[in-house]
Amino acid sequence: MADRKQEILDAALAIADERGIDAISMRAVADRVGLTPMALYPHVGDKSGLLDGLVGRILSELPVPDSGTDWRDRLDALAHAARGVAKRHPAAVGLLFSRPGITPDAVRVIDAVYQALLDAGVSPAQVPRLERMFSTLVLGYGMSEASGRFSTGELDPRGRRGQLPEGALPGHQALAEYLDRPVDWDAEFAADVDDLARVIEASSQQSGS
Amino acid sequence: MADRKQEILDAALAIADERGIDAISMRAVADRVGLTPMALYPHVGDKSGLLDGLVGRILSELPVPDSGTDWRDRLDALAHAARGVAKRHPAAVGLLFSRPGITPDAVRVIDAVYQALLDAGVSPAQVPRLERMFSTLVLGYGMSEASGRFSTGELDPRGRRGQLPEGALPGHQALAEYLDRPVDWDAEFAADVDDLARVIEASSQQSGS
DNA sequence: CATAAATGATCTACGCTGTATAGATCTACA
DNA sequence: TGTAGATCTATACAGCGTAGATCATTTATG
Repeated sequence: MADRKQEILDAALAIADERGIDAISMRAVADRVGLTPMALYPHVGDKSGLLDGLVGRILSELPVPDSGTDWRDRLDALAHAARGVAKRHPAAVGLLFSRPGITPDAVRVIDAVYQALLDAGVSPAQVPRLERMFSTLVLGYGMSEASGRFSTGELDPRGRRGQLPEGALPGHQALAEYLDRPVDWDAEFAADVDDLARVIEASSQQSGS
Repeated sequence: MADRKQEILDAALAIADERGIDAISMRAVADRVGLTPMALYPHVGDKSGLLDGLVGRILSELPVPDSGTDWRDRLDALAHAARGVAKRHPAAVGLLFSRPGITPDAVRVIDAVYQALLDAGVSPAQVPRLERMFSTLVLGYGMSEASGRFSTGELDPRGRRGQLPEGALPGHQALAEYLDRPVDWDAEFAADVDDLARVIEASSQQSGS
């Protein structure tokens, strides 16, 4: 029973990786597992249940860092692992944003962040907010990168500027030289996590002993 | 022609607001406008084009702040306006994350953030990254709040903890008292924007004259 | 051991979906 | 009046999620 469910979720994830999230249909998943569509229902409930299960399946790829190491290293590891998951399953990360993190898998990850923040000396009252801020940014970055929000589509920066009348975009104009450069997304992500760590440190000094 | 397109996008947004994003079907939109489904195609291309148009329609609700005011006030205004849009159209914000911001409407908003960051004294090389960080967090927060990631579903914090064996969640256990409290989401959002502003200030001092 | 209950899988069918294709109906201008 | 272009309609098709009924096989119970 549980094996079958895992088999089904693996099939769904494989389909999403290969042909996008919209290619996940009960028929397609069933075909891949070698069953009829209706045979999936006892295992996953319905399609929504299948997608919920997929969220768990994805989150289970996140290694929970050893709580003996430095809090900063743990947050780094979590952040980069999350981004890795997003890169590995770009079509499926969107699900993480639309379904509440209440499955055991999600709670496990959240708890790891709680512990890291507590170990960093953040006041308990601030921990839940900073956890949400941290995971929102990390998840949002991974998703933006994976699902196209950061990409330019067909238009390069120059083309984008051309859509509007001359002088309508002073910001873009002033930054033209930098906007045309290719972006080092690894470095940008690391810098974001760095900034976030500084926010956490500031918050812990403020409330520190 | 352009009027019809606006009419179509308004209808689509109204349907999303009333019955969720999945209720946007070519037939439902056409019905609401008083046309047959196929009549939409010359105006929006196809369904994907309709959703792209919807992104523009949503972004156009964001007021671009007067560039004469303080940069901090401008970012605040943008952030809160974006969250307002997310609250007004909770079912539709998800689209903002999955489609690249290359429409004139999106570029206009991005430019406003660029200007605010430049006026804050951020070094031009850092402006694009901080814009992405800012909008990722603001958008991610609005979307998480609107689409249920921050909500607990049916399980209250106590119930969530119960899913795993005793002692498996030391973080949750240590924070129990705070996790049971209701959250003031307005205050949390303001605190996040505050932290972000501090990141920006730090970045501008570092590169300042 | 016999029987009942539960589980897993199947088949059929219904009302939905996006959209290709073809044809109808206007308006404007020569 | 004739024609070109824009706009909308009608029909049709393949694929979707899943309700409902049925059946086989395994598991639990008297």
